[in-house]
Order: sequence, then structure tokens, then C-alpha cells
Amino acid sequence: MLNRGSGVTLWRQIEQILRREIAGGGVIPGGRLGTEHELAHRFSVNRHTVRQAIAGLREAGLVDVTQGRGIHVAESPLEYPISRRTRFSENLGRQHRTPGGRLIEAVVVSASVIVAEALEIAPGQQVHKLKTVGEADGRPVSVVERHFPAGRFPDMADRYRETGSVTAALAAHGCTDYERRVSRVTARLPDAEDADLLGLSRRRPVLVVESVNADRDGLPVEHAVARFVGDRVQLVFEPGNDLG
Amino acid sequence: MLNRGSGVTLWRQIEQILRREIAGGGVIPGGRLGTEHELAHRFSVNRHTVRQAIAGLREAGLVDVTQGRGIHVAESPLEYPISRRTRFSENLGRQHRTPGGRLIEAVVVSASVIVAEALEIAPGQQVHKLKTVGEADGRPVSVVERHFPAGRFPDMADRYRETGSVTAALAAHGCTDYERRVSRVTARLPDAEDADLLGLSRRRPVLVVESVNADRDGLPVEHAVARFVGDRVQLVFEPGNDLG
DNA sequence: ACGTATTTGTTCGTATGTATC
DNA sequence: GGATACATACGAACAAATACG
Repeated sequence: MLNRGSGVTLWRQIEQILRREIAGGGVIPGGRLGTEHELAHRFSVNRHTVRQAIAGLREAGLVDVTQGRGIHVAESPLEYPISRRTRFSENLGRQHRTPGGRLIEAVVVSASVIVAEALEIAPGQQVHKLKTVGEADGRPVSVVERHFPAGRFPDMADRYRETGSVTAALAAHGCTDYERRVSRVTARLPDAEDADLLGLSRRRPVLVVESVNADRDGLPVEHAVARFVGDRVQLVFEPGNDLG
Repeated sequence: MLNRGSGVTLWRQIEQILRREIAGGGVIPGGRLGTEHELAHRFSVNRHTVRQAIAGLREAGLVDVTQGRGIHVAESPLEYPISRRTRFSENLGRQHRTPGGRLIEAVVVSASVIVAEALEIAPGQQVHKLKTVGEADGRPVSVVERHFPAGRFPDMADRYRETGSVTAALAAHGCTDYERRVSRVTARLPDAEDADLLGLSRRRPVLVVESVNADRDGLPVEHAVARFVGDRVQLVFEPGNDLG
């Protein structure tokens, strides 16, 4: 398999072989490349030699190496463009990923201080709370919790259930256009429920995006808090997009 | 201290007292509120009663409760506005925080594939690599790793050392204006070095922002990867800002 | 919450080949 | 050829993170 004394070091030969296997699709993204021990056995070399080869792949961003987990072929992150016209659910279609979503919860509650402030209503007012899980390729990528003023959008939950779309449900209430005002981004570890919904270990971070959408008149329409799987999602902010 | 049988439950009284202490600045943000045990002793109540009071504070976002760490008064997150004209180092001045930074490393290396692509130069070309730690109120909040094409900015490292400012160093090379093209945001756990520089546990996530700055002619000037302390920083994207 | 197995990360030490002066 | 430095390769042991029951 390997060529000792050929003028090419063993680790570079191994790196090349693995590169070809990854490029050729021999191992699917997210799949295991095998443990260092296995690879060392396979190529009949020392573990250190394998490690040097892997270091090259890691440098090139072709694999993810995690202590205790193993060596995995890197997945191209889900790009999630965010601009004035971002619609959370309708965002993944462009990337040849099959989007999807399911409703977790739809209730009417009284607005917390934060929500009330964002929606510019009085605290304690009734708001619709919708919680959905967004999926790509059948795997969950986001948990979104939205709040809508119940006064202006009385049938929000029903309309959403009928159409499966926030945009459509808002349109059914006469709000045909809206755009994103601010996005606030933080990172933290998921709580038990989010970890469960996202199929995530509690040790792996989530990206938290808090946003407010407002209609043409500048009146807030929706307050949303989305949690994304941190290392599978890349939020892309492109100022230029906002102008279009 | 407390009023038993007054018609107000003990836990609500405790909650109110703690609220006032926090609001009045009796405990500084980030400081410990005391353990549940201590509080129970102080108010002469059962630990469960304290827990119920704390639950209210937690709900209101006034405290952070972490298993094994204790109860800490929530720090208002550092707001970090990001727009076309974002300058990493000059961003914190507005919030009454004393900004600062220190240079960790300044070397010339050959560009990796990723950097070369972002800067639109050939891979392997020489680039300046500057690594700095940004601080607010004496505490580190960000690690920024920047790359500049050495061909166009030959004295980048020296100019930066002289001025302590990227903007000034670029200006010294005749590049007086530039703006942010894209920002890509992910979250992950810090590696050992970042955790060390940020004074962070390796279990607490960092926000990773990759960005490209380009000059008036659209020519890329800088490729930067910034790591922020995830739960102390809030990135704020406001489309409206880009127009100003 | 806890232990156990798995897996990568790190650090010793040793031997060998290769390039340079 | 001799001396030196450096990268390559192997071996063993331990540390640290993760997954799983």
C-alpha cells in the first residue's frame, strides 16, 4: 500500500490517500474516517505517523477531530443568509437541502417584559407563542420561538397550522410585507429541551439569534428567538443584500 | 427581616429583597449572590424556599444560575454592533467601557487556501498575520486573527506596533477607507489557546466571526477571524446602520 | 450521578535518514 | 569523511474528553 524509501514520506502518502477517499466520496461528510488506531493498523505505521497525516487534513479543513469522538469528515456548514428579508423557514431551499419543519407548541400567553418591549405593547398583553423545529435533510438545525401580538393577529396559530408558513399566516391577517429590524447574536450551551429537540449534546454550543420583524409602517409584527446548532450552521450577514 | 403570615409568601419577599439588592448595585454584575445554602441561612428559611425566589430572578434574566458555579448576577452583555463600517478595536468606546488591546503575535506567513481565497491572491503568497486580544474594562472579550496581503501592505506589522490601530496602519499604506463585505458567524468551543487568552473555561462557547474588509475599489484588504466570549457578547446586526 | 470503555492529546525516549557546512 | 542539525518514524505511557450504560 505504501511506498517506503520512495522519497515521499509515509505521512504525506497517507494524507494523499485519505484526501482522495474524501474527495471521491468514499466517506460521506459527517462519517467517521476511522480511529487513529485503525488507520495505523491499516497502513502498518505508528499512530504518530497517522496523526501527522491527519494534521494536514485538519489544516485543510477536510476533517473534524475531536477528543473522545474520533475523526469525522467535515460537513460543509449550512449557510444561513440573514438580511432584511430573511424568512427563517424559507431560507434553506436554495442550497439543495430539503427543508422542513414541525410545530412543537402553539399557545397564547401574556407577554413577558422582553417580548412586550420588542413588540411595543404593554407587558401582560396576550401574545401567540409558536415554537417550531426547522430541519434540513431530515436533521434538526434550528428551534425557533416566535411571539405575535394576539390583538392584531388573533388567528395566528390556526392560520399557521393551515399553511405551515409564518409569512402566509401573517398575510392572512392583512400583513403582506415585513422586514427584519435587528438581529442579536449570542452563543451559549443549550438547555435540556433545546438539546433534545436539536438532537445535540448539552456540551455543544448553540447560536442564539434574537430578531424583530416589523411591517412597512415600522410596527413590530414578530419577535423571534432562534437557536441553531452552532457548528453546523453559519449565519451570513451581507450588507449588500439589504439593499436589494 | 421577613414577615411571616403577612399574606405575602416568603419566597416572594426574598425575591423582592434580592431584586432591590441587585438593582441598587449591592452586588456587582458578575459577582456572586451567595450559595443557596448561604441565602437559606441568611433568611432562616429552607433551601427550597430560596430556590423558588431564585427561579423568579432567573426568569427575569437578573441572575445566571449554573450548576457547580453558583448564582451570579447577570452581566449586561457587551453589545457589539456590526455593520459595513465596523472596526473591531474601535467598537467598544461608545458603551462606557474602557477598550484596550494587546498584540499577541505578528508574523509573515504564506497564505492558506482560505485566506488566499478571501483576499483574492494566490495561495502561498506572503501575508501578514496579526493576532490581538481585545479587552473591555480590563477583561478580555475577543481574540482577533487578521491577515493582510504583504505585497500591498509591506510594513503592516511595524505600522500597527507604532499606532496600535489597524485603521491607522492601513492608512499609512495609502488605504484610507474600507468597508466590511461579509460576516460569517458560527459558534464552537474554544481551543486551548483561545480559552487561555480569553480567560475562559473550555466548556463555554465562543462566537466566531469571519469577515472580509475591502477597499473602495472592492479589492479585499483584510481577512479577519474573531472569537468572542459567547455569553458575554451580543453581536448586533442592524440593516439600517449600513446605509449611514 | 457515576463508572467504564473508547478515542484523541501530550510527552517522554530512541533510532534512522537526509541535508548542510 | 566528519560533525551537526532537523525532520521522520516508532514505542510506551499517561492525560483528557467523549459516549454509553
